[in-house]
Amino acid sequence: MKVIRRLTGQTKAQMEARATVMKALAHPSRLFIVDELSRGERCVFELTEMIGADVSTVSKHLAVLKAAGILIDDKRGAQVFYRLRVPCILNFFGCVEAVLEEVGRHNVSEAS
Amino acid sequence: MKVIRRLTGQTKAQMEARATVMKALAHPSRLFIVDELSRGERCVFELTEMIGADVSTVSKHLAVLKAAGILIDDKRGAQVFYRLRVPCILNFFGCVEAVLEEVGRHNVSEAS
DNA sequence: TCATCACTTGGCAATATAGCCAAATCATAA
DNA sequence: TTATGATTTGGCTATATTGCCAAGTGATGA
Repeated sequence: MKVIRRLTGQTKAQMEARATVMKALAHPSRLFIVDELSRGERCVFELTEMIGADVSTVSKHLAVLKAAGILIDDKRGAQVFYRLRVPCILNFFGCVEAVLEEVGRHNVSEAS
Repeated sequence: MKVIRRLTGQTKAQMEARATVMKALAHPSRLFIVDELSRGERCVFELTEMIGADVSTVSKHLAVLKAAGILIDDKRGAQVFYRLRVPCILNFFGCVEAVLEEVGRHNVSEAS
């Protein structure tokens, strides 16, 4: 029998779960946070300074990443330090850069 | 001197470029498409059947993936076949699944 | 206890995304 | 040329996301 893959049931649930993680990573500030945390933990204030947005905005970005399972928070006194929960997240960017290089190559050669 | 990373200039542009790629992947149907195309090229109609949405909706998802540099389209007669431009996209999912497993483990053990 | 620092949460307006239908293209067959 | 099948595009509404300000919470120090 021929098996036809469909976006239903288990497949659908799996793709929705993956999309949650991808969505959490689909924002410049959040990508910056992940990149920065690859160098070690940082508190909210440090990240806020670097990003240059309101601290409430940064706090919400961190909450999104945490909800997706990408970050862990560690409250120490009045400060909250965040770090990567799953460091392999960084492997993403090698491929993302490869895509971007392809795009660049294409745009140059076609002068679109 | 101490170098402080900031989300400005080149860094900002880089993160925005990455976010474009991640955003393109941040949707269940588009993730399904990428997964399906890892098995070989497919035309719009085939994908539409599998996804079960309007063909115009699927066409727009494909346009998003193409614009991000993830897919290539190949017009043959009246049909358009899509395939992955950068197969390493698939490496993503190993890590995404690792995140999801962590999340699962956490939720079970904490019974949140 | 009160003030302050570090952060989170609520609320809101601006913007972006998703999905459907209808209409437009474009290739091919009659 | 006309009809048909495959796909894209325009337009519109519903929904989601973003980012700021203001207010709330919690720890620490005076």
